[in-house]
Amino acid sequence: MGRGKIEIKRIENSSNRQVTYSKRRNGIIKKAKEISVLCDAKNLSNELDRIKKENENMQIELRHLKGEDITSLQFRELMRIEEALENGLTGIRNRQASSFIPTS
Amino acid sequence: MGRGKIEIKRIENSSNRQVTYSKRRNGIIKKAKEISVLCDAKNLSNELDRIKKENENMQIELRHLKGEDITSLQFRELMRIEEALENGLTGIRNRQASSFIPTS
DNA sequence: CCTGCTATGCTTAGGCC
DNA sequence: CGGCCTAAGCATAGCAG
Repeated sequence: MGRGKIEIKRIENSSNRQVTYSKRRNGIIKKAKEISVLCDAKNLSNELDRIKKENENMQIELRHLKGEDITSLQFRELMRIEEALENGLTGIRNRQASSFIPTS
Repeated sequence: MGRGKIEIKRIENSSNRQVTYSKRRNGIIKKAKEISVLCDAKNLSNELDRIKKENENMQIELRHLKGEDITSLQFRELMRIEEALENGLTGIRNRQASSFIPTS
């Protein structure tokens, strides 16, 4: 490509590396958009965004269940979380209790 | 490209669409591998795998906290979850209580 | 850091196995 | 589906601003 062929190995010069990165990254993104239109595919980048968003939501939910970052929550939200926690505890305790059923 | 230019819009013929998909997909993967080597980047696909894994782990944790899929858990694991739930409840109830502090 | 240029050479549509 | 082939068309390395 370009003015000459290059070997595929780490580019040591950091500014060249950065320039190549941003040029090639744009190229890849363009191709990804094209394939998503041409082939009706969900395209790597959209999927990445979707999964990242899902990830973020689960992190928030986990923190809430652990009692973190809850200062800004509304009362209804707190009630919902409390109920989820109580249900979880009930499930866990039933499971623990069943572990103790004598085998004879 | 190829024998002629094509417009970037959904390819209606499904077998052509599939062929173009697999050819272009390989091209994108090759480029992604190249950029990851050239620029020491984590490459889209590795990041996707990492995030998917993280996602999966959080889903399991959330289900456990909700008391689901716990039949196969060891006792120590159940204890850990119970403790997390109790801590969460304490946090939530403190927060709820503080909502009721009279303002005068 | 970007943008634009341009010579090279890589990618790929369409055909055919 | 995957491979091979070829001609068009694209992407891009190396510079310059």
